[in-house]
Amino acid sequence: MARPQLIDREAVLDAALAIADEHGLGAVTMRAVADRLQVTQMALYRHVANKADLLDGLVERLLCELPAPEAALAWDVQLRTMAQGVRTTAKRHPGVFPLLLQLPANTPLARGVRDRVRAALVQAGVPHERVTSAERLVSTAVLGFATSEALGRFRGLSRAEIDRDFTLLQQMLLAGIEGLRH
Amino acid sequence: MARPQLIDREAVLDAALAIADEHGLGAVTMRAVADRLQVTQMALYRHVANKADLLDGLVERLLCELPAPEAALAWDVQLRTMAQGVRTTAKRHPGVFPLLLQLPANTPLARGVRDRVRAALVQAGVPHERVTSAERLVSTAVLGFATSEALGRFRGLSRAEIDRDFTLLQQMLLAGIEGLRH
DNA sequence: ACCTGAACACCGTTCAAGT
DNA sequence: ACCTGAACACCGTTCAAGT
Repeated sequence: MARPQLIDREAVLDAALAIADEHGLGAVTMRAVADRLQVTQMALYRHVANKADLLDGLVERLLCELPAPEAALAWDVQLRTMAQGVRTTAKRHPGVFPLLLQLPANTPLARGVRDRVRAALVQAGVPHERVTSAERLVSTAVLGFATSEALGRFRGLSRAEIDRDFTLLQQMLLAGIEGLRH
Repeated sequence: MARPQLIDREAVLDAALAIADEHGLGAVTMRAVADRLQVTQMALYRHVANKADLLDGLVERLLCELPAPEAALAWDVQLRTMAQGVRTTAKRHPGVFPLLLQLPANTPLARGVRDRVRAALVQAGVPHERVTSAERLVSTAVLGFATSEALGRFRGLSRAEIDRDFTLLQQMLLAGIEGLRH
């Protein structure tokens, strides 16, 4: 006999993300997630393979939040928008964000983000054979900055100082990209 | 009555680092460290305040490994040497290295590294009021790249490709630094 | 002074059982 | 089909006790 379904995968991820945002990644235990859903820990395993799968789900959630600027916009506007979006997500979910750095990034969603960056670089005039490495360079730099910010490595600096640093980084990257044009 | 001292802080850190290098940070448990030292877990607490303190000790160990190039060398040689040293350490200790990104970096050793980078930037002709932010920019970029490498985000790329990417990053950073000169 | 035994609260995970 | 109870192996940490 079917009994009323109390939770589903989305609800599990919602609860886990809320806990991570409020109390950090360390507070995300199967028990804590279950408690928030008014359910026992074991109930989670029907909707999530294990804890690693749950964390993968959280990363996917962050990737969903990243902006997808119109391809009709100027290439540098597209890149700036995406870079700013990465920072915004990092600040909104500082506990989960660092996981982005250690992911293989082979999921459809991660590939989608990468393809958007590559497309903007092609529009910028970067020759095709250099696009792959240029994308890695830009993504690594932006991800590294945002992760540092999320993990508190810039603790003690004012928001204005961090913003100025980020602008400087963007200028360097844009100048570097222009140097790759044919 | 004094009994023979079986272990000390250095031995604890040696064992923990060896385990992390061999089996990853997740394998570094108080039990595993104690087992390797032929001692019970509880014995560790006399030499290490708790697990967080142990991890701090590991980070210090990595900072010790970073090269300290002669100040008489050309500024760009100094920076290249330090950047290469960061990468070497990241590859030698991929399990522990990511911890560098989340550390407050206010320990004497971390300050020492930062001061060496700052000194090289001053030699490069970066005006004093911009040295602080330039140092953060350079360090964040290099640390972000090395962390990505350590965490396997470049998995699937050949060593030659990664090296080329890193050279590209260095060139961009050096160009950016030259742009800051007065 | 340094190490150990016993104990505690916590963690992820499994599996048979209930509805 | 979905959730629960009971159980397991593991974790960090404490404290009194032994030498």
